[in-house]
Amino acid sequence: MTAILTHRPDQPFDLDRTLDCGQAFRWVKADGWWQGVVGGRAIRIRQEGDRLIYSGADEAFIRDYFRLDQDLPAILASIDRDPTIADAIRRCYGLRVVRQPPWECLVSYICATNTNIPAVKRRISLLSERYGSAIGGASWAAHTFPEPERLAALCHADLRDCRLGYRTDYVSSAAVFAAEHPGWAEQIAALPYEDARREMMRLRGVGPKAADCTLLFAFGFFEAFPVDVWIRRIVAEAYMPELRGRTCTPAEYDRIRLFARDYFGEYAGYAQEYLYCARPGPFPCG
DNA sequence: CCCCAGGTGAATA
DNA sequence: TATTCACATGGG
Repeated sequence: MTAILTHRPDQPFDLDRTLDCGQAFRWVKADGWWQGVVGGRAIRIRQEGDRLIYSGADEAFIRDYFRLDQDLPAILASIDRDPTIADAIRRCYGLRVVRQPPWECLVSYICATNTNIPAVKRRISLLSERYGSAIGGASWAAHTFPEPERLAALCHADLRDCRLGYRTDYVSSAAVFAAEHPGWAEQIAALPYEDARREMMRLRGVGPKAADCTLLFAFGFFEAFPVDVWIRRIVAEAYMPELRGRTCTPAEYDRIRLFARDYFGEYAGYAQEYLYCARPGPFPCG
């Protein structure tokens, strides 16, 4: 069953930029439709102006996942502090930070260390196809993302065969942890940002970057400002010219994220995502 | 052969 | 506390 959602013209939303910017890894565009799996739902969706045509989920779920009730113009106005971020806002206007399922998001960003986006997509796709559950009724071969228990039960070789490389043990131990602590996500969500961050970083393979990405993209801690090689490059050029070299030490990571939190405000995470999407890289925001 | 990619952990001084 | 290095994988 296909449904139509008309969102308010004063609440901009750009589906392509939102799903193509590298925050979520399971969406594929085919024949003008975005296809993806979120929380066990096989969703198809496309945009025509201010209308969203979709199937596989109800309106409440679509609104929640894409955060359509978040006041995006107010958020963008709050971070719009200089020509650099203004240009990123102009180029990526309508991008929204989605609300990802915590477990899948955590594994995704463990899989995203020292690699590139296509490789992350491949890993998450392989994990789902091989160890997720098939979803009936979809127009394509849709699979859920495997539960922690399923991944925790796999042998090292089977997990590594999903092209996880040296991240295999990290994903495995995170799966054991999540299976043994079913309430982990609710506990993280209930903490203040800095405490939640410390807790996340207790997991093997989860450093500042993976923690901040999960906190921003799954838990909605919008003050999180993940610093990857691209963001470091952009920040060094536009805001902190004193940064030298190309490696991001822990102390330097903290300097950058605390600067950004102070400079852009409580929605620094949105500034991060717009700067990232507008980067002069392989997937620039049109 | 090289370097790079949404980094992190361990060893070392 | 700050450097340095290895790590699997795939693309250019």
